[in-house]
Amino acid sequence: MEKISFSKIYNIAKNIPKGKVSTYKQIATLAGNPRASRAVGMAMKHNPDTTIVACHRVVSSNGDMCGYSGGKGIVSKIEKLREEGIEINNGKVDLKKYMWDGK
DNA sequence: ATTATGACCCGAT
DNA sequence: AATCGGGCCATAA
Repeated sequence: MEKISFSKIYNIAKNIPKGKVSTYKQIATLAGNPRASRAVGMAMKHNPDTTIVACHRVVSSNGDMCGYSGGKGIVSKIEKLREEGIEINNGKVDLKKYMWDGK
């Protein structure tokens, strides 16, 4: 098993289509290790280019919002998601509708 | 090289 | 349903 790296995570995250969201667990799984969800979050934190990596389209597996160290943090994240056309209910995203297929 | 941390997840209570 | 605790990953210091 080859350990996953940030580059792998960024490569996947930047492939998330507009109007869709992904979860740390989902990305970790696509990266090759479903248990690296934590490392994925760290990668987003160390996100080199928010314009390339749609870190704001990444939420927790239960659809809840978490982290984000931008301007207003979570608030900015929600604003951006809404701009993408994604609905936020009680600070949570409807994964049943917006969960990224992974392709 | 080792320790500690963090934008997590899951099972148990 | 909500809360608590423990476990895993890769990286930063």
